[in-house]
Amino acid sequence: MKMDERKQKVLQAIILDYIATAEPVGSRTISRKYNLGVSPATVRNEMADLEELGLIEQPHTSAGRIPSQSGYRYYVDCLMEKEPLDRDIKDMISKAMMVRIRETEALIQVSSKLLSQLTNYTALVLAPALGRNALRHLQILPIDDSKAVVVMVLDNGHVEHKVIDVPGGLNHEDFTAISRVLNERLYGLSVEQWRPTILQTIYHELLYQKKLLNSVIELVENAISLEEENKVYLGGTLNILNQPEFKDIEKVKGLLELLEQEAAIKEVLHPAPEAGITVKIGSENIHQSMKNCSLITATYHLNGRVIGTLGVLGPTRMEYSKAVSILEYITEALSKAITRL
Amino acid sequence: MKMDERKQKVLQAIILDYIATAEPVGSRTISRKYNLGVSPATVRNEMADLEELGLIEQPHTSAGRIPSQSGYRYYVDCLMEKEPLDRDIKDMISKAMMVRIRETEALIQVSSKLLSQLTNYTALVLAPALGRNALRHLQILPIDDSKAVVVMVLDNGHVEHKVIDVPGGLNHEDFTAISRVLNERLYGLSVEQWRPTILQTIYHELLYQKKLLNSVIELVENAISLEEENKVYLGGTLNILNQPEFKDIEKVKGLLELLEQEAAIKEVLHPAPEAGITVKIGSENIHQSMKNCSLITATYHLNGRVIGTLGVLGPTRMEYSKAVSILEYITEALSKAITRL
DNA sequence: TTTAGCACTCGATAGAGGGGAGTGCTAACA
DNA sequence: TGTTAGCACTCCCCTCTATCGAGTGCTAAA
Repeated sequence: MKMDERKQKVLQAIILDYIATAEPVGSRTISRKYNLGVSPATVRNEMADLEELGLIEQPHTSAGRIPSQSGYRYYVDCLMEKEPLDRDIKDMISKAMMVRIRETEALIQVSSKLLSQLTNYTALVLAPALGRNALRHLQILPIDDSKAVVVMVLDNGHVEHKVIDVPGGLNHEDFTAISRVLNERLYGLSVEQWRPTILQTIYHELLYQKKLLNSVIELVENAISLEEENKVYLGGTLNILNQPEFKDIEKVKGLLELLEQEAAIKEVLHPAPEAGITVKIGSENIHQSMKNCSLITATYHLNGRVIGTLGVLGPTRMEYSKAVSILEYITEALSKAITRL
Repeated sequence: MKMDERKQKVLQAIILDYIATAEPVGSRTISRKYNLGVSPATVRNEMADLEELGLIEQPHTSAGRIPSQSGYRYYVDCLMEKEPLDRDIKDMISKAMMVRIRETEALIQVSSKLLSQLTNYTALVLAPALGRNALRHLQILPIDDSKAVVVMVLDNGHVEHKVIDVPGGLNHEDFTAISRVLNERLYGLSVEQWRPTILQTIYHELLYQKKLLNSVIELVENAISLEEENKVYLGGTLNILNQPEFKDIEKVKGLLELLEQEAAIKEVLHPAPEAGITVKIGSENIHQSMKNCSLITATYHLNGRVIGTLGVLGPTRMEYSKAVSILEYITEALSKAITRL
């Protein structure tokens, strides 16, 4: 059996109606609301075929049809038309990104918020892995006899600080010396590149002053462990509570718990392919508690390289078209904004 | 009518049983499970009295009794006995606090996590207002022509950084000069005390170099706005989903939304009185969505001054005794740990 | 004052019946 | 050959009813 044009239209009608109403769709509804120019009986025949193809299913004998997972897949791959965004939505996004923002982190947070507000779904954002950014400046500021704070400025404008323990007996000059050596040797290198370099040079330079060695080692180790991870930002976590399919608390609990686990979200967002938009529907997602959900992801870029992922998480009965349009536009705006930094 | 000892025992039995089971308690249950030495009929008479006193109520004619809000209030004020904590729970708390922690923030997070895990309720923690801590060190590090990062170290060990815009044309020496002046003038003062001082001295010192002035002003303003607020930490937000009274998603939604609003939580935790433990039951709480909840709060201290609040949020049918014990112990441990810093 | 006995109330649960939305099949029609 | 009208059928959903039982309040006896 082949998917002729009318079957496609019927499938599309079923999906659009089900997305809008969350109720099984009957043949009468389709023939009336979506003017296909054929009678309900004809639609019924088509529906029987679509069911045989596995694209739609019946909750029970005397109910209408709902899209199956394969049905959504077919829709996303073949039928979905891009929804043009309203002027004012585009403006809102551009404006929010133009805000005088000084750090990547703030841009990411804005994106996450926008994405969840505009889609009414949950937004997941994987921030850039800082480990790849080159060091622009590193400074060690002593706090007291046993502590110091390391401040690292990366070339993407990101700043991190971390308090570390240092052995006693170091004076101001020692810290200045260490800072100087570290700056000289590490400038322009990304954190990922530190480990090999560090061992060769720092040891040499500072060997004359043995007591500094341990603190330097600890500093670097700390800094590395700090910077290697990329953070996750969420927006609109509670939006799923508005979906009728999640009215049962047991279904929503697992999902909310999953969203609290940063590691799980990273896992979900991380293996984003090089290509732009990806849609994972229902059980295409790894996690059990996402089997009634769909996740749309997109990657954002800096200088042509993928540096992070944006995602929209909603029910499988999701407004794919709208979500994809918004996600695409925000992703693009974010990429541009980051490039501007 | 007076509360004789037997009425108290009956009330206590009703509350304890209802807390344990979440089901209305009948006279038969009380006379059998809690050995008062009287028959169900006698208990029924007492219950009629307790209902007249407004301490218990009937969901419907042929059901058992449940505690009213006043009933819980009476229990908390007069009947509740402190539950001694298990040795291993105490150990767990002490151990977690002993962990080699360098910042107040980390201690607060640990406390929040402990509190929610041990009680199975939601933990709310109001961190100390940093504005009151004296400055130990302030440094401005230039990033590029138009940006610099300000690093502030407070005397409680807390470190904050913030990226600021600076006018062009400043060189390294300028920054060093600004840092030096600021450090000299602001050392030992809390952020709260800055505003009056700043205007008098900084202006004088730096007036000779007009172009610096604007950047300094901005710096200070930024720093102040940054430090004045005290942050809120949550733990176990989803624990309420385990409570049978919140099986309905509509009831839980408002509460979760409330917990996402930092301002609301501050408001709830802030007006903590000087005294130690406070219990707010049901509609004693301001927020509509907390009318089925109770909130137990306690303050923690540094040098005898209140610096923050810990709170446990659960259903009105809460294990008050256990929650209070755990909260007290953690609060004390936190106060001690902060003092050690 | 306490207790046993008893009628009564009312939620919870299960089953019966009607209504209705939607289907699949058949036969007629273009 | 594809499309459509007609019709019987299925099965969810809602309501109504009956039954059950936990728990009560009242009364009278101990």
